[in-house]
Amino acid sequence: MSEPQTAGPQLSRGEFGLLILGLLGRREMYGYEIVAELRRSSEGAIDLPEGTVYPALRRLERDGLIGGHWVEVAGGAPRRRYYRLTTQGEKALALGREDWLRFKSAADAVLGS
Amino acid sequence: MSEPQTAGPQLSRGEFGLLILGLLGRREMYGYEIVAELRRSSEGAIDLPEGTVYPALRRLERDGLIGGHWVEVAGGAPRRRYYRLTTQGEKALALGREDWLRFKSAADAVLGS
DNA sequence: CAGACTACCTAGAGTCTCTAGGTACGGGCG
DNA sequence: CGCCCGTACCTAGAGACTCTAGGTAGTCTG
Repeated sequence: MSEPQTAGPQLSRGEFGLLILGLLGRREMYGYEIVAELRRSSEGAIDLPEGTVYPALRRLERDGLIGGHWVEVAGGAPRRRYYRLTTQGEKALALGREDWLRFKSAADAVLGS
Repeated sequence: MSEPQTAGPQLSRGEFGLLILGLLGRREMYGYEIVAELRRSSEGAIDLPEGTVYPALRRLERDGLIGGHWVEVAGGAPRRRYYRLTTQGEKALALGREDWLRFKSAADAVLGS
């Protein structure tokens, strides 16, 4: 699976992963923040539970698309694991955006919206 | 699932089911035809294997969203199972379209496209 | 006769999402 | 003080879906 065209998994496989990459394309963020930011910047339409986001972050890191590092926070607050896109992650985001655009107009064509 | 808002599964769960409902909203179709029509009307962007479509049809029928009936074809050709939307399926399609529109603009907001 | 095409089907592996918790610390409130 | 809320991380397990890789069966074509 490497051809960016019609073959392979069809989006909706790792779609939320793409959304996370999209956020991290803006700036470094940590998991808990991603949950809130996803909700905020989608105006509540996307509200992923932590149990979805944390495993997704681990997968993305395992696959080399993002890199994480721990940051201690003053005042005894819980430490945060900040993530940023790797070079590979930036490529994946660019490809993912294309896939998304393709899928979007395809679905619109099918759904007639 | 009943609240049309933020709760519950986030689309991308049963997304292809929605696409199938979208096709069947136009006219009656059978499985093999759906595979081809999905490919055609999405201009190749969506190309689901039969192993995805047939189980999806069974689920949709099991859940009462579509109804199927066998049609014999002249000339010894394989019989076809035609499906159409039930009343419940039409409702689900309408709700699904709304979900899709919401998800689409949310994802666009996140991805910046 | 081999191969392609129509049409249906399944089992099993793999992946993802979500529920439902748990850990730990600090602050506010009665 | 006890309790709950908020921050921030985590996991196990169930459930759902997608895909691969087949299989069946008949027809048609070279």
